[in-house]
Amino acid sequence: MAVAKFAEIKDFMLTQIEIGAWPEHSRVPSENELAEQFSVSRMTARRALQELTEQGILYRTQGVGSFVAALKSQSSLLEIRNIADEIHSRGHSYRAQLLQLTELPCPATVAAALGLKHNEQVYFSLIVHFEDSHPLQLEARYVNPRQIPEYIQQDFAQITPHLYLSQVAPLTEAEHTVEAILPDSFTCQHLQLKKPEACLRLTRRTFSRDGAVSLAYLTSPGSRYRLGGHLNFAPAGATRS
Amino acid sequence: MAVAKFAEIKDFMLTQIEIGAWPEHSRVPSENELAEQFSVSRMTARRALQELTEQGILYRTQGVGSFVAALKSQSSLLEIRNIADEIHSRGHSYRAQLLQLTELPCPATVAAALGLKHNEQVYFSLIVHFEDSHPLQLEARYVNPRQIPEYIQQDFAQITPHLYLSQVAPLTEAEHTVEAILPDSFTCQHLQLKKPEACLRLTRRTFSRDGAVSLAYLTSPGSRYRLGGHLNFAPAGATRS
DNA sequence: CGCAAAAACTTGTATATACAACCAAGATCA
DNA sequence: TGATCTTGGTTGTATATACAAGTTTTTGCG
Repeated sequence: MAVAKFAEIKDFMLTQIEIGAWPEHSRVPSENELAEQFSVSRMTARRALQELTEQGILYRTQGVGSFVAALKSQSSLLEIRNIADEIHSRGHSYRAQLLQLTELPCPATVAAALGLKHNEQVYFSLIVHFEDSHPLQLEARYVNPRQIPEYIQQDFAQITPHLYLSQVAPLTEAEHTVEAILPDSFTCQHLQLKKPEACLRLTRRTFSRDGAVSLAYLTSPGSRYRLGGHLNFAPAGATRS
Repeated sequence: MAVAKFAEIKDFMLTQIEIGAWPEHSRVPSENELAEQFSVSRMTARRALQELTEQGILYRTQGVGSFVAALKSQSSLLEIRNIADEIHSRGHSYRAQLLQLTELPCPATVAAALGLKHNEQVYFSLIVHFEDSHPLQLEARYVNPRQIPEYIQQDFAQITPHLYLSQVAPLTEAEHTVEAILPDSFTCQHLQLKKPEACLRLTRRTFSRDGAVSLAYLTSPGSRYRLGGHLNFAPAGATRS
Protein backbone atom coordinates (compact mmCIF):
# COMPACT_ATOMS: atom_id res chain seq x y z
CA MET A 1 0.00 0.00 0.00
CA ALA A 2 1.59 3.23 -1.15
CA VAL A 3 0.08 5.32 1.59
CA ALA A 4 -2.35 4.11 4.18
CA LYS A 5 -6.01 4.88 3.59
CA PHE A 6 -6.56 6.30 7.03
CA ALA A 7 -3.70 8.71 6.30
CA GLU A 8 -5.37 9.86 3.11
CA ILE A 9 -8.53 10.62 5.03
CA LYS A 10 -6.53 12.52 7.61
CA ASP A 11 -4.84 14.54 4.89
CA PHE A 12 -8.16 15.35 3.32
CA MET A 13 -9.63 16.49 6.60
CA LEU A 14 -6.58 18.54 7.50
CA THR A 15 -6.80 20.27 4.17
CA GLN A 16 -10.46 21.11 4.65
CA ILE A 17 -9.64 22.60 8.01
CA GLU A 18 -6.63 24.52 6.76
CA ILE A 19 -8.40 26.12 3.83
CA GLY A 20 -11.24 27.09 6.13
CA ALA A 21 -13.87 24.90 4.54
CA TRP A 22 -14.46 23.43 7.94
CA PRO A 23 -14.31 26.27 10.48
CA GLU A 24 -13.67 25.93 14.20
CA HIS A 25 -16.30 24.03 16.13
CA SER A 26 -18.07 23.02 12.96
CA ARG A 27 -19.14 19.47 12.59
CA VAL A 28 -17.12 17.14 10.45
CA PRO A 29 -18.49 14.05 8.68
CA SER A 30 -19.36 11.15 10.92
CA GLU A 31 -17.54 7.85 10.86
CA ASN A 32 -20.16 6.34 8.61
CA GLU A 33 -20.19 9.28 6.22
CA LEU A 34 -16.44 9.22 5.83
CA ALA A 35 -16.49 5.47 5.41
CA GLU A 36 -18.90 5.82 2.53
CA GLN A 37 -17.19 8.82 0.90
CA PHE A 38 -13.83 7.08 0.86
CA SER A 39 -15.16 3.58 0.32
CA VAL A 40 -13.50 2.23 3.43
CA SER A 41 -14.81 0.46 6.47
CA ARG A 42 -16.06 2.41 9.41
CA MET A 43 -13.06 1.26 11.46
CA THR A 44 -10.67 2.87 9.01
CA ALA A 45 -12.59 6.13 8.93
CA ARG A 46 -12.71 5.95 12.68
CA ARG A 47 -8.96 5.72 12.89
CA ALA A 48 -8.53 8.94 10.96
CA LEU A 49 -10.93 10.74 13.28
CA GLN A 50 -9.29 9.14 16.27
CA GLU A 51 -5.78 10.24 15.42
CA LEU A 52 -6.84 13.77 14.59
CA THR A 53 -8.52 13.86 17.97
CA GLU A 54 -5.36 12.71 19.70
CA GLN A 55 -3.48 15.46 17.93
CA GLY A 56 -5.94 18.00 19.25
CA ILE A 57 -7.29 18.86 15.81
CA LEU A 58 -10.75 17.53 16.52
CA TYR A 59 -12.86 16.81 19.53
CA ARG A 60 -15.59 14.25 19.70
CA THR A 61 -18.62 13.61 21.85
CA GLN A 62 -20.33 10.30 22.03
CA GLY A 63 -23.80 10.45 20.62
CA VAL A 64 -23.25 13.88 19.10
CA GLY A 65 -20.45 13.97 16.58
CA SER A 66 -16.92 15.14 15.78
CA PHE A 67 -15.95 18.80 15.61
CA VAL A 68 -13.05 21.00 14.62
CA ALA A 69 -11.11 22.16 17.67
CA ALA A 70 -9.75 25.66 18.11
CA LEU A 71 -7.00 26.14 15.61
CA LYS A 72 -4.39 27.84 17.73
CA SER A 73 -3.42 24.72 19.56
CA GLN A 74 -0.22 23.73 17.85
CA SER A 75 2.94 25.06 19.39
CA SER A 76 4.48 23.78 22.53
CA LEU A 77 7.01 25.28 24.85
CA LEU A 78 8.95 22.11 24.64
CA GLU A 79 9.11 22.05 20.93
CA ILE A 80 12.75 21.97 20.07
CA ARG A 81 12.96 24.87 17.75
CA ASN A 82 15.80 25.82 15.59
CA ILE A 83 16.47 29.45 16.28
CA ALA A 84 17.13 30.12 12.63
CA ASP A 85 13.70 28.79 11.72
CA GLU A 86 12.17 30.76 14.53
CA ILE A 87 13.67 33.99 13.27
CA HIS A 88 12.78 33.27 9.70
CA SER A 89 9.22 32.50 10.69
CA ARG A 90 8.99 36.02 12.07
CA GLY A 91 10.01 37.31 8.68
CA HIS A 92 13.40 38.51 9.83
CA SER A 93 16.82 37.62 8.58
CA TYR A 94 19.06 35.28 10.47
CA ARG A 95 22.80 35.35 10.76
CA ALA A 96 25.22 33.49 12.99
CA GLN A 97 28.65 34.57 14.09
CA LEU A 98 31.09 31.92 15.23
CA LEU A 99 33.22 33.24 18.07
CA GLN A 100 35.01 30.08 19.10
CA LEU A 101 35.28 26.47 18.03
CA THR A 102 37.87 24.72 20.12
CA GLU A 103 38.78 21.78 22.24
CA LEU A 104 39.26 22.38 25.94
CA PRO A 105 39.50 20.51 29.22
CA CYS A 106 36.12 19.67 30.59
CA PRO A 107 34.83 21.70 33.56
CA ALA A 108 33.44 19.57 36.34
CA THR A 109 29.80 20.51 35.80
CA VAL A 110 30.02 19.79 32.12
CA ALA A 111 31.79 16.50 32.75
CA ALA A 112 28.98 15.40 35.00
CA ALA A 113 26.32 16.41 32.51
CA LEU A 114 27.95 14.66 29.58
CA GLY A 115 29.29 11.63 31.40
CA LEU A 116 32.93 12.55 30.83
CA LYS A 117 35.86 12.71 33.18
CA HIS A 118 36.93 15.95 34.73
CA ASN A 119 39.49 17.69 32.49
CA GLU A 120 38.94 15.24 29.66
CA GLN A 121 38.94 17.07 26.34
CA VAL A 122 35.58 18.35 25.19
CA TYR A 123 34.51 20.34 22.15
CA PHE A 124 33.27 23.82 22.77
CA SER A 125 31.55 26.26 20.45
CA LEU A 126 30.42 29.79 21.06
CA ILE A 127 28.03 31.39 18.64
CA VAL A 128 25.96 34.54 18.53
CA HIS A 129 22.65 34.32 16.71
CA PHE A 130 21.49 37.55 15.11
CA GLU A 131 17.97 38.58 14.23
CA ASP A 132 18.42 41.15 11.50
CA SER A 133 21.37 43.05 12.90
CA HIS A 134 20.68 42.54 16.60
CA PRO A 135 22.19 39.77 18.66
CA LEU A 136 19.36 37.64 19.96
CA GLN A 137 21.05 34.73 21.61
CA LEU A 138 24.44 33.63 22.80
CA GLU A 139 24.95 29.91 22.45
CA ALA A 140 27.68 28.23 24.46
CA ARG A 141 27.79 24.54 23.71
CA TYR A 142 29.82 21.61 24.95
CA VAL A 143 29.84 18.54 22.75
CA ASN A 144 30.81 15.01 23.67
CA PRO A 145 33.75 14.13 21.38
CA ARG A 146 33.26 10.43 21.88
CA GLN A 147 29.93 10.70 20.15
CA ILE A 148 30.53 13.46 17.63
CA PRO A 149 34.24 13.37 16.73
CA GLU A 150 33.72 15.50 13.61
CA TYR A 151 31.99 18.33 15.42
CA ILE A 152 35.04 20.53 15.45
CA GLN A 153 35.43 20.47 11.69
CA GLN A 154 32.01 21.83 10.85
CA ASP A 155 31.24 25.20 9.33
CA PHE A 156 28.66 26.71 11.61
CA ALA A 157 28.18 29.69 9.39
CA GLN A 158 26.28 27.28 7.17
CA ILE A 159 24.35 25.20 9.67
CA THR A 160 23.39 25.69 13.29
CA PRO A 161 24.95 23.27 15.75
CA HIS A 162 21.55 22.14 16.83
CA LEU A 163 20.56 21.26 13.30
CA TYR A 164 23.89 19.61 12.58
CA LEU A 165 23.73 17.51 15.72
CA SER A 166 20.20 16.39 15.11
CA GLN A 167 21.23 15.23 11.66
CA VAL A 168 24.31 13.38 12.83
CA ALA A 169 23.05 11.89 16.06
CA PRO A 170 19.36 11.03 16.17
CA LEU A 171 17.89 12.65 19.23
CA THR A 172 16.34 10.38 21.78
CA GLU A 173 15.88 12.75 24.66
CA ALA A 174 16.17 16.40 25.49
CA GLU A 175 16.20 17.99 28.88
CA HIS A 176 15.57 21.66 29.45
CA THR A 177 15.69 24.11 32.23
CA VAL A 178 14.75 27.74 31.98
CA GLU A 179 16.26 30.27 34.32
CA ALA A 180 16.44 33.99 34.76
CA ILE A 181 19.97 35.27 35.26
CA LEU A 182 21.96 38.43 35.24
CA PRO A 183 24.60 37.95 32.57
CA ASP A 184 28.30 38.38 33.21
CA SER A 185 30.23 41.07 31.38
CA PHE A 186 31.45 38.68 28.71
CA THR A 187 27.88 37.74 27.81
CA CYS A 188 26.77 41.37 27.94
CA GLN A 189 29.47 42.28 25.49
CA HIS A 190 28.44 39.70 22.92
CA LEU A 191 24.76 40.46 23.28
CA GLN A 192 25.62 44.15 22.97
CA LEU A 193 24.05 45.02 26.29
CA LYS A 194 25.35 48.28 27.65
CA LYS A 195 24.40 47.34 31.17
CA PRO A 196 23.32 44.00 32.57
CA GLU A 197 19.66 43.23 32.12
CA ALA A 198 17.68 40.16 33.06
CA CYS A 199 18.25 37.33 30.61
CA LEU A 200 16.55 34.05 29.95
CA ARG A 201 18.94 31.15 29.99
CA LEU A 202 17.76 27.93 28.49
CA THR A 203 19.96 24.99 29.35
CA ARG A 204 19.45 22.16 26.95
CA ARG A 205 20.98 18.73 27.29
CA THR A 206 20.40 16.36 24.45
CA PHE A 207 20.80 12.63 24.37
CA SER A 208 21.30 10.15 21.63
CA ARG A 209 20.99 6.41 21.80
CA ASP A 210 24.40 6.06 23.39
CA GLY A 211 24.16 8.78 26.00
CA ALA A 212 24.53 12.52 26.44
CA VAL A 213 25.59 14.33 23.30
CA SER A 214 25.72 17.98 24.13
CA LEU A 215 25.08 20.59 26.76
CA ALA A 216 24.07 24.02 25.55
CA TYR A 217 23.51 27.29 27.35
CA LEU A 218 21.30 29.58 25.32
CA THR A 219 21.19 33.07 26.75
CA SER A 220 18.87 35.79 25.47
CA PRO A 221 18.03 39.24 26.79
CA GLY A 222 14.65 39.36 28.49
CA SER A 223 13.78 42.48 26.57
CA ARG A 224 14.19 40.77 23.22
CA TYR A 225 13.18 37.20 23.79
CA ARG A 226 10.45 35.23 25.40
CA LEU A 227 9.25 31.70 25.33
CA GLY A 228 5.65 31.15 24.44
CA GLY A 229 3.42 28.17 24.58
CA HIS A 230 -0.14 27.34 24.09
CA LEU A 231 -2.10 24.48 25.48
CA ASN A 232 -5.46 23.54 24.14
CA PHE A 233 -7.84 21.28 25.89
CA ALA A 234 -10.90 19.79 24.37
CA PRO A 235 -13.94 21.99 24.89
CA ALA A 236 -16.10 21.10 27.85
CA GLY A 237 -18.08 17.97 27.31
CA ALA A 238 -15.64 16.53 24.84
CA THR A 239 -14.40 13.06 25.48
CA ARG A 240 -10.83 12.23 26.26
CA SER A 241 -9.63 8.80 25.42
CA MET B 1 -18.89 -2.67 30.67
CA ALA B 2 -17.51 -1.58 34.02
CA VAL B 3 -14.07 -0.78 32.71
CA ALA B 4 -12.85 -1.39 29.22
CA LYS B 5 -10.73 -4.46 28.66
CA PHE B 6 -8.00 -2.59 26.85
CA ALA B 7 -7.76 -0.31 29.89
CA GLU B 8 -7.27 -3.31 32.17
CA ILE B 9 -4.42 -4.49 30.03
CA LYS B 10 -2.89 -1.03 30.10
CA ASP B 11 -3.17 -0.93 33.88
CA PHE B 12 -1.53 -4.31 34.17
CA MET B 13 1.34 -3.31 31.95
CA LEU B 14 1.84 0.01 33.68
CA THR B 15 2.00 -1.80 36.99
CA GLN B 16 4.61 -4.22 35.72
CA ILE B 17 6.68 -1.31 34.53
CA GLU B 18 6.26 0.68 37.72
CA ILE B 19 7.24 -2.14 40.04
CA GLY B 20 10.26 -2.83 37.89
CA ALA B 21 9.19 -6.24 36.71
CA TRP B 22 9.64 -4.97 33.19
CA PRO B 23 12.78 -2.82 33.13
CA GLU B 24 13.63 -0.18 30.55
CA HIS B 25 14.16 -1.45 27.04
CA SER B 26 12.99 -4.91 27.98
CA ARG B 27 10.57 -6.64 25.75
CA VAL B 28 6.92 -6.78 26.69
CA PRO B 29 4.50 -9.49 25.59
CA SER B 30 3.47 -9.43 21.98
CA GLU B 31 -0.02 -8.66 20.79
CA ASN B 32 -0.81 -12.33 20.47
CA GLU B 33 0.60 -13.20 23.87
CA LEU B 34 -1.40 -10.49 25.56
CA ALA B 35 -4.49 -11.51 23.65
CA GLU B 36 -4.15 -15.04 24.95
CA GLN B 37 -3.26 -14.08 28.53
CA PHE B 38 -6.26 -11.80 28.83
CA SER B 39 -8.58 -13.82 26.65
CA VAL B 40 -9.25 -10.95 24.29
CA SER B 41 -8.84 -10.53 20.60
CA ARG B 42 -5.56 -9.40 19.16
CA MET B 43 -7.10 -6.06 18.22
CA THR B 44 -7.96 -5.32 21.82
CA ALA B 45 -4.51 -6.23 23.07
CA ARG B 46 -3.12 -4.16 20.26
CA ARG B 47 -5.04 -1.15 21.42
CA ALA B 48 -3.47 -1.32 24.85
CA LEU B 49 0.01 -1.49 23.31
CA GLN B 50 -0.87 1.27 20.90
CA GLU B 51 -2.04 3.73 23.51
CA LEU B 52 0.92 3.07 25.77
CA THR B 53 3.11 3.77 22.76
CA GLU B 54 1.36 7.05 22.09
CA GLN B 55 1.93 8.01 25.70
CA GLY B 56 5.62 7.34 25.30
CA ILE B 57 5.60 4.42 27.72
CA LEU B 58 6.51 1.86 25.08
CA TYR B 59 8.13 1.86 21.71
CA ARG B 60 7.49 -0.69 19.00
CA THR B 61 9.28 -1.93 15.94
CA GLN B 62 7.57 -3.81 13.18
CA GLY B 63 8.82 -7.34 12.98
CA VAL B 64 10.66 -7.13 16.27
CA GLY B 65 8.41 -6.37 19.19
CA SER B 66 7.33 -3.85 21.80
CA PHE B 67 9.67 -2.50 24.46
CA VAL B 68 9.61 -0.38 27.58
CA ALA B 69 10.77 3.17 26.87
CA ALA B 70 13.03 5.15 29.17
CA LEU B 71 11.08 5.95 32.27
CA LYS B 72 11.93 9.56 32.82
CA SER B 73 9.73 10.83 30.07
CA GLN B 74 6.75 12.18 31.92
CA SER B 75 6.91 15.85 32.82
CA SER B 76 6.40 18.68 30.45
CA LEU B 77 7.19 22.33 30.68
CA LEU B 78 3.67 23.02 29.72
CA GLU B 79 2.18 20.91 32.42
CA ILE B 80 0.01 23.21 34.42
CA ARG B 81 1.38 22.62 37.83
CA ASN B 82 -0.05 23.71 41.04
CA ILE B 83 2.73 25.41 42.91
CA ALA B 84 1.59 23.90 46.19
CA ASP B 85 1.92 20.41 44.73
CA GLU B 86 5.25 21.32 43.27
CA ILE B 87 6.60 22.42 46.62
CA HIS B 88 5.15 19.45 48.42
CA SER B 89 6.70 17.13 45.89
CA ARG B 90 10.09 18.53 46.85
CA GLY B 91 9.36 17.59 50.42
CA HIS B 92 9.02 21.17 51.60
CA SER B 93 6.17 22.89 53.31
CA TYR B 94 3.90 25.25 51.46
CA ARG B 95 2.21 28.35 52.74
CA ALA B 96 0.37 31.14 50.99
CA GLN B 97 -0.08 34.68 52.15
CA LEU B 98 -2.95 36.68 50.75
CA LEU B 99 -1.94 40.30 50.31
CA GLN B 100 -4.95 41.62 48.44
CA LEU B 101 -8.30 40.43 47.23
CA THR B 102 -10.20 43.31 45.74
CA GLU B 103 -12.16 44.64 42.87
CA LEU B 104 -10.59 47.35 40.77
CA PRO B 105 -10.96 49.08 37.42
CA CYS B 106 -9.44 47.09 34.64
CA PRO B 107 -6.11 48.29 33.20
CA ALA B 108 -6.08 48.43 29.43
CA THR B 109 -3.73 45.49 28.92
CA VAL B 110 -5.77 43.30 31.23
CA ALA B 111 -8.99 44.35 29.57
CA ALA B 112 -7.64 43.30 26.23
CA ALA B 113 -6.45 39.96 27.55
CA LEU B 114 -9.71 39.10 29.27
CA GLY B 115 -12.08 40.59 26.73
CA LEU B 116 -13.37 43.26 29.11
CA LYS B 117 -13.85 46.97 28.67
CA HIS B 118 -11.26 49.41 29.86
CA ASN B 119 -11.97 50.43 33.47
CA GLU B 120 -14.67 47.80 33.84
CA GLN B 121 -14.47 46.21 37.28
CA VAL B 122 -12.20 43.19 37.54
CA TYR B 123 -11.23 40.98 40.44
CA PHE B 124 -7.63 41.11 41.51
CA SER B 125 -5.73 38.93 43.92
CA LEU B 126 -2.16 39.18 45.09
CA ILE B 127 -0.61 36.23 46.81
CA VAL B 128 2.87 35.22 47.91
CA HIS B 129 3.66 31.53 47.80
CA PHE B 130 6.19 30.36 50.37
CA GLU B 131 8.42 27.33 50.26
CA ASP B 132 9.21 26.63 53.89
CA SER B 133 9.77 30.15 55.11
CA HIS B 134 11.06 31.69 51.90
CA PRO B 135 8.90 33.51 49.40
CA LEU B 136 9.10 31.62 46.13
CA GLN B 137 6.57 33.28 43.91
CA LEU B 138 4.45 36.39 43.73
CA GLU B 139 1.16 35.78 42.04
CA ALA B 140 -0.79 38.73 40.67
CA ARG B 141 -4.02 37.58 39.13
CA TYR B 142 -6.87 39.27 37.34
CA VAL B 143 -10.11 37.32 37.14
CA ASN B 144 -13.03 37.88 34.83
CA PRO B 145 -16.02 38.62 37.11
CA ARG B 146 -18.49 37.74 34.40
CA GLN B 147 -17.26 34.20 34.51
CA ILE B 148 -16.33 33.74 38.14
CA PRO B 149 -18.56 36.06 40.18
CA GLU B 150 -17.77 34.24 43.44
CA TYR B 151 -14.02 34.59 43.11
CA ILE B 152 -13.79 37.43 45.57
CA GLN B 153 -15.41 35.47 48.38
CA GLN B 154 -12.93 32.61 48.44
CA ASP B 155 -10.46 31.81 51.19
CA PHE B 156 -7.15 31.50 49.40
CA ALA B 157 -5.38 30.45 52.54
CA GLN B 158 -7.15 27.14 51.97
CA ILE B 159 -6.92 26.70 48.25
CA THR B 160 -4.73 28.23 45.54
CA PRO B 161 -6.53 30.39 43.00
CA HIS B 162 -5.33 28.13 40.24
CA LEU B 163 -6.82 25.08 41.87
CA TYR B 164 -10.04 26.90 42.73
CA LEU B 165 -10.46 28.19 39.21
CA SER B 166 -9.82 24.85 37.62
CA GLN B 167 -12.50 23.34 39.82
CA VAL B 168 -15.06 26.04 39.12
CA ALA B 169 -14.42 26.66 35.43
CA PRO B 170 -13.23 23.71 33.38
CA LEU B 171 -10.10 24.74 31.55
CA THR B 172 -10.19 24.59 27.83
CA GLU B 173 -7.03 26.45 26.96
CA ALA B 174 -3.99 27.92 28.59
CA GLU B 175 -1.48 30.29 27.11
CA HIS B 176 1.92 30.90 28.58
CA THR B 177 4.81 33.15 28.05
CA VAL B 178 8.04 33.03 29.98
CA GLU B 179 10.16 36.13 30.35
CA ALA B 180 13.15 37.31 32.28
CA ILE B 181 12.59 40.62 34.01
CA LEU B 182 14.07 42.83 36.64
CA PRO B 183 11.37 43.22 39.26
CA ASP B 184 10.12 46.57 40.52
CA SER B 185 10.60 47.57 44.12
CA PHE B 186 7.14 46.41 45.11
CA THR B 187 7.84 42.91 43.85
CA CYS B 188 11.29 42.90 45.42
CA GLN B 189 9.76 43.73 48.74
CA HIS B 190 7.29 40.88 48.71
CA LEU B 191 9.84 38.39 47.46
CA GLN B 192 12.21 39.65 50.17
CA LEU B 193 14.89 40.60 47.68
CA LYS B 194 17.30 43.11 49.10
CA LYS B 195 18.34 44.26 45.68
CA PRO B 196 16.77 43.52 42.32
CA GLU B 197 17.82 40.25 40.79
CA ALA B 198 16.73 38.60 37.57
CA CYS B 199 13.33 36.99 37.88
CA LEU B 200 11.33 34.59 35.79
CA ARG B 201 7.89 35.85 35.01
CA LEU B 202 5.39 33.36 33.75
CA THR B 203 2.30 34.96 32.29
CA ARG B 204 -0.55 32.55 32.16
CA ARG B 205 -3.87 33.21 30.55
CA THR B 206 -6.52 30.57 30.98
CA PHE B 207 -9.69 30.06 29.04
CA SER B 208 -12.88 28.30 29.75
CA ARG B 209 -15.63 27.41 27.35
CA ASP B 210 -17.00 30.92 27.34
CA GLY B 211 -13.77 32.85 26.96
CA ALA B 212 -10.85 34.14 28.96
CA VAL B 213 -11.11 33.46 32.65
CA SER B 214 -7.99 34.83 34.22
CA LEU B 215 -4.66 36.44 33.61
CA ALA B 216 -1.89 35.68 36.06
CA TYR B 217 1.61 37.01 36.45
CA LEU B 218 3.77 34.57 38.36
CA THR B 219 7.11 36.08 39.33
CA SER B 220 9.90 34.09 40.93
CA PRO B 221 13.51 34.96 41.66
CA GLY B 222 15.90 33.37 39.21
CA SER B 223 18.08 32.22 42.06
CA ARG B 224 15.29 30.19 43.62
CA TYR B 225 13.18 28.99 40.76
CA ARG B 226 13.56 27.39 37.42
CA LEU B 227 11.34 25.67 34.95
CA GLY B 228 12.32 22.22 33.92
CA GLY B 229 11.14 19.95 31.21
CA HIS B 230 12.07 16.67 29.75
CA LEU B 231 11.37 15.35 26.32
CA ASN B 232 11.75 11.73 25.48
CA PHE B 233 11.81 10.39 22.00
CA ALA B 234 11.54 6.80 21.03
CA PRO B 235 14.93 5.13 20.77
CA ALA B 236 16.43 5.05 17.32
CA GLY B 237 14.74 2.60 15.04
CA ALA B 238 11.48 2.73 16.85
CA THR B 239 8.41 3.39 14.82
CA ARG B 240 6.36 6.53 15.08
CA SER B 241 2.79 6.28 14.05
C1' DC C 1 30.87 -24.86 6.90
C1' DG C 2 28.70 -20.98 4.60
C1' DC C 3 25.01 -19.20 2.38
C1' DA C 4 20.48 -18.81 0.76
C1' DA C 5 15.82 -20.02 1.10
C1' DA C 6 12.04 -20.92 3.95
C1' DA C 7 9.48 -20.63 8.05
C1' DA C 8 7.94 -18.44 12.14
C1' DC C 9 6.91 -14.47 14.55
C1' DT C 10 6.03 -9.62 15.03
C1' DT C 11 3.76 -5.33 14.07
C1' DG C 12 0.80 -2.62 10.52
C1' DT C 13 -3.39 -2.02 7.82
C1' DA C 14 -8.06 -3.07 6.56
C1' DT C 15 -12.70 -5.18 6.66
C1' DA C 16 -17.22 -6.76 8.31
C1' DT C 17 -19.88 -7.32 12.12
C1' DA C 18 -22.09 -6.83 16.62
C1' DC C 19 -23.56 -4.61 20.53
C1' DA C 20 -23.25 -0.86 24.17
C1' DA C 21 -23.66 3.89 25.58
C1' DC C 22 -25.12 8.29 24.74
C1' DC C 23 -27.70 12.16 22.81
C1' DA C 24 -31.14 14.81 20.31
C1' DA C 25 -35.28 15.28 18.17
C1' DG C 26 -39.69 13.72 17.12
C1' DA C 27 -43.83 11.05 18.42
C1' DT C 28 -47.05 9.76 21.69
C1' DC C 29 -50.04 10.09 25.45
C1' DA C 30 -52.18 12.04 29.62
C1' DT D 1 -49.51 21.98 27.04
C1' DG D 2 -46.17 19.19 29.13
C1' DA D 3 -43.98 15.17 30.31
C1' DT D 4 -42.51 10.65 28.72
C1' DC D 5 -41.24 7.28 25.40
C1' DT D 6 -39.37 5.93 21.10
C1' DT D 7 -36.35 6.14 17.41
C1' DG D 8 -32.51 7.13 14.68
C1' DG D 9 -27.91 8.76 14.54
C1' DT D 10 -23.29 8.93 16.59
C1' DT D 11 -19.37 7.47 19.04
C1' DG D 12 -17.21 3.59 22.01
C1' DT D 13 -15.79 -1.19 22.62
C1' DA D 14 -14.87 -5.80 21.09
C1' DT D 15 -14.27 -9.79 17.97
C1' DA D 16 -12.71 -12.68 14.07
C1' DT D 17 -10.39 -12.58 10.00
C1' DA D 18 -7.16 -11.56 6.27
C1' DC D 19 -3.19 -10.01 4.25
C1' DA D 20 1.06 -6.90 4.06
C1' DA D 21 5.57 -5.87 5.64
C1' DG D 22 9.52 -6.26 8.45
C1' DT D 23 12.76 -9.09 11.41
C1' DT D 24 14.71 -13.16 13.33
C1' DT D 25 15.36 -17.96 13.47
C1' DT D 26 15.53 -22.22 11.44
C1' DT D 27 16.13 -25.24 7.78
C1' DG D 28 18.27 -27.23 3.96
C1' DC D 29 21.32 -27.28 0.15
C1' DG D 30 25.68 -26.78 -2.24
